[in-house]
Amino acid sequence: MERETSPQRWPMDEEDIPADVRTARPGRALLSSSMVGSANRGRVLQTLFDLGPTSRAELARLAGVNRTTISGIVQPLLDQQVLVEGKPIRPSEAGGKPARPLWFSPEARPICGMMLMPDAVQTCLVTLAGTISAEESVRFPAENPTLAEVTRAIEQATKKTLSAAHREPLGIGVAVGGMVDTDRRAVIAVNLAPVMNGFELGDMLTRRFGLPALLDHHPRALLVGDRWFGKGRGMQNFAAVYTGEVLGGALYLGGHLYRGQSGAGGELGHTFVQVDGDLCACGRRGCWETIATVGWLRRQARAIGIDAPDAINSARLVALAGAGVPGAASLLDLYARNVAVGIANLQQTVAPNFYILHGDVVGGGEIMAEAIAGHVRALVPSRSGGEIRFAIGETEDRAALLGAAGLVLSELLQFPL
Amino acid sequence: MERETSPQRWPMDEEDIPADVRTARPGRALLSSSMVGSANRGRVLQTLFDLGPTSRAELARLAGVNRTTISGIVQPLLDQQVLVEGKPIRPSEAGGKPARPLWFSPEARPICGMMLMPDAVQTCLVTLAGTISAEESVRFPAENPTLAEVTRAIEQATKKTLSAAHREPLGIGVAVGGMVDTDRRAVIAVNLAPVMNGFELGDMLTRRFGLPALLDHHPRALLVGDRWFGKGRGMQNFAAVYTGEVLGGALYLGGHLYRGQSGAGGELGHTFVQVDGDLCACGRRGCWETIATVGWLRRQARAIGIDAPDAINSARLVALAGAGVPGAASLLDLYARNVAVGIANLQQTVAPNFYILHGDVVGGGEIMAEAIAGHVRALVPSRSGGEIRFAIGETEDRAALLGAAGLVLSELLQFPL
DNA sequence: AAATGTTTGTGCGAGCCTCATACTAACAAG
DNA sequence: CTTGTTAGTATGAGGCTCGCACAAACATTT
Repeated sequence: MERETSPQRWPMDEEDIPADVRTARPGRALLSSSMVGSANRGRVLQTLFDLGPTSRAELARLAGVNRTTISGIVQPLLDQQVLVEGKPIRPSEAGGKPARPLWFSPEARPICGMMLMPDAVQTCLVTLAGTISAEESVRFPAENPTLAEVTRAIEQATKKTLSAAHREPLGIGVAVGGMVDTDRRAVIAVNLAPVMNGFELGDMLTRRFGLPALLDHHPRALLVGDRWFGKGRGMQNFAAVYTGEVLGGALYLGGHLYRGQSGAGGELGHTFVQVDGDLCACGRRGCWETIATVGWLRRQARAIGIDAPDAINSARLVALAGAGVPGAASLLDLYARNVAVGIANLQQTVAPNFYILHGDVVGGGEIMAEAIAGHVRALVPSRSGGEIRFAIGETEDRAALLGAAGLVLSELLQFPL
Repeated sequence: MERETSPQRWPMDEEDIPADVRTARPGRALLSSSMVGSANRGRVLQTLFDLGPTSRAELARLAGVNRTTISGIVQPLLDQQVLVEGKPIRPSEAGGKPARPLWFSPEARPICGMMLMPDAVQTCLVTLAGTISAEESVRFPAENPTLAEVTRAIEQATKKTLSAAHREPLGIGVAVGGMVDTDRRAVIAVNLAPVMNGFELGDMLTRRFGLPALLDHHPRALLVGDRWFGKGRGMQNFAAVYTGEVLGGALYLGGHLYRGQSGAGGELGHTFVQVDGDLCACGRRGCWETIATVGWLRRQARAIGIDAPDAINSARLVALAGAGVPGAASLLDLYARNVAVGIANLQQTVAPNFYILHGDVVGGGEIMAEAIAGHVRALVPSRSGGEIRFAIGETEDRAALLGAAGLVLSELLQFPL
């Protein structure tokens, strides 16, 4: 039963986005009816992401609106093959017409996710349901590649991935292993690859492939990946914390990805936890990064005489501790506490109450996570109604690619009001 | 020329608020046309706060909307005597009809601000233009007053202040010198006054005086005071930092006051800057509070033999340093750095880029502020487009009372979408 | 097999809001 | 006195959600 649909389109039609976003300077601009439409469309889709396949009636109940409103929002999306109706599901014992759950169509336009590392680029397609396909990976040629070589590698991977898409992707999201200017959509600095400093990758991709492109730094990408496709699904407040050779994080506060001006903030690795402490790679002393990265772990492992200290990480440390290797258990505990210190500070500052751990500690599994959680709870004064929860993120490259795609999704769903 | 106005009321009609706020669970609930009205009304008023007296045409230009829209929003507010038209202002050389600036009417309903300290309560009326009147202050009787005595003191001060109001106040905002549960509108804990722990002050005030009442902890009140009546006017991102006997802070991020669950967050004093450092009053070690409060300053002053070390504070320290007292200048510098450490961490974490200093350091004036600013800039890696600015807040009790009133205003203007 | 109750999803008109257009009012400059 | 410019207002159109009524599709009971 085709219903006459109004000419509205959902915000994922790329020509809509820039105009809407621009006119909707938050705090200044006023709202209009058409913006209400876009915003509600975004919210319905967001609820769908959060809950999985859901009927119109259920969506209406949850949103506290009339069923006709949901129908009106959803019908154009069905026409555009963004959504599909699933098989009718049995009504409850009370009877009634079977509900038709709505979910994202496999025919919906995918998102191109990209991970840019100092020595390689990885691309893929991500469906709105969160499945990854058409993965490509191209390493940069030499030791110190030129920007032209880097550009060529990126173009090559992107072109191949995009050619696998059945419909035009909604956009390209890029997770960058370094500092990013999200406004200019440019790389500010990538350690070990200074050639990329100032690289306006966003503009390059838009010019070359005619798609909207968004850049953000790696931890923020992990967070949005968690938010749409992972453990952060449906959450309104949480933080993602990445540990490894470096340390970073991102915040989702009040239902919005938090970005400071041009994407500042989240430089958790370089917050002070030990004034005048050890020298950090950044030149300052006592950064959290000096005590909660695998670099610290290696140094400690060597100091207490653990085998192959250069190959230590959370996974091995947990195994060694489990095997009763002398010193391993206490090192594990100390490492967990060091990680916990920074998380405790974050909790005291913005109190997200939920933390998704990424990077090295993921290898340590539940044991590592529980160790960290225990220390955080001990380090934060208890407060009524403020339970602190922890979760372990996806495996590393999957998390980054989903996250990169999530950047585009965040932009599309978080219609700024 | 009276225009027929629709029966809409601005959000400050108290019976509107609870319903609107409740239905507008962010991230879940959808928007409706009537909510657009409320939201836009709030935004226009917010813009008016930010810019001072402004004509309809100017408001329309800034908001990027039609002039008729502003007229439609503003007319009922004029009818209700929330706003008044000022004297026509001369047009520019180009000519044209003179603009009639709009501003808050002195006849508009005031806000009752309250500051609750361990040993006293202070109340006042605040107009929307930010002037304070009808100040009352009642100290609690004995050393360890009973809750009944505290309640009586609060009622007495409030009653007297409220009786001075020409129109029914919009609500009562309370700044509490302790931990607060903003959801339950209750005091969680006030140092030195354990009798207040668990005190459901918000309900008490609403029951007793029939007005909406909001509680928040002191630093957050300072922040909203700055936002609406002080140096934070018009800002979209900034932080308020209070130093003194204790240390606290609050964040305004993306045009919204940030609160964690039930008002958590902002416990900056108990973030770690020195793992395993000095013992803090909270029982942990190395809290920021151990190195950036006047307690630390007193200990250091005594250690280097400054006169009357127990009476030291930023004001005296600046004076001493100016007078060339040995050790004073370096102590000033060290104190400034200690304060700067925590601010640097905040900057690295959420990057508000603008800090308003409150409490003890205000006494140190520009010299103190510049010393802190210098250290922060040295401690934070520079980043393009990320200048860090500082300002000094209002004098202490004025800031707190304006802030308490600001809590009510924030709730009314920040219509949650 | 028929009747009853329940739930889903869809027209339809009403109400609220903003927008574009056209109009009047009030000023400056020539 | 005319022309140009800006402020504020009246009016009708278009978007959106809402409440109500209705058809469709099921379970349960009689």
